[in-house]
Amino acid sequence: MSKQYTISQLAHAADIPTTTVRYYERVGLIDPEVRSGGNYRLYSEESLRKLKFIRAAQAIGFTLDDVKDLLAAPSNTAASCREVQSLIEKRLDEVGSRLKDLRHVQRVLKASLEKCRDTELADCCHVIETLRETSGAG
Amino acid sequence: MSKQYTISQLAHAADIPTTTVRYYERVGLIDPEVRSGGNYRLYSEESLRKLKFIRAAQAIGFTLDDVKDLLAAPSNTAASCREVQSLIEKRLDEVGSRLKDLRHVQRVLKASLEKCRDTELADCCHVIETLRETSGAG
DNA sequence: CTTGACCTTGCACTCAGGTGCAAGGTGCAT
DNA sequence: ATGCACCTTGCACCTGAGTGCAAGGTCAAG
Repeated sequence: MSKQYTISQLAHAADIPTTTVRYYERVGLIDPEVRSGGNYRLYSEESLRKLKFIRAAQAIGFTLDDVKDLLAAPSNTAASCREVQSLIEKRLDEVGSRLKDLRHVQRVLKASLEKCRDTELADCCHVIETLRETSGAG
Repeated sequence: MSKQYTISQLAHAADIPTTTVRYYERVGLIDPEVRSGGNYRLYSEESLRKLKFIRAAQAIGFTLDDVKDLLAAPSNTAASCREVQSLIEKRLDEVGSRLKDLRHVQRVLKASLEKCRDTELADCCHVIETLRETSGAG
């Protein structure tokens, strides 16, 4: 018999607003184990683990849609394993190209700033020129 | 007398939908130089340069709100120069911490994938465990 | 048996950066 | 003078991840 949580207890334990827990239910991520006599949602430890997992997965950039797939994977079947792998690979690709983009952006910004500092104060704002010329990745 | 553009000519030249040009006007980024007899928006070369600048600035991650400030900077005053500098510095900071976050995320994802590959197929999906344990930056 | 904290539902709103649509006006070629 | 492409306005809608609010129900304490 593991502990039962009301929504606010669960939310508190996961450090998340109760409204967000209901939102996650609305989009199909979690469901309460049962309802109480007075129609209150009641959750188990499992729900708490799920909630923490959701936040962890979000933290590394998965969308709630991805998370849904990750949670739906029925664990220990080869098929679901491949699915999980491919989600991770996809995310890894995204991260890789985002890193590439951001490094480019960083170079451009640094160059603009240099230009801005090197120049006479009064004329420094052709940084805007620099930006205009160095258009590129997002 | 530089060239006049209708909205679709301008949009085409900047490789942007006309609807977006109107949207930019709505949020206060650009205005047509004049209106024609039939109330058509008419733009100059200057508008085209502005539009290209907007896209370039967006490409390096400035919000349209930032862009508004960048465009509003009346060029060649020390004050506006400082403002531009500080926007660039702010953006550079953001990019820096985003890079840091993403590098962390990349490590976590790679670790998950390794774990996933090392393990028996049938059991591989405790990747989910890995994620759960390695919670961190977003 | 009332007060207050908590819960329920449903619906609308937020942000950013747009997109889509309808009803009507313009400009030019045929 | 008619067709067609283009233009005008205003308004509503989209994504993603929630937040806010109102009207009402529940539960435990005093």
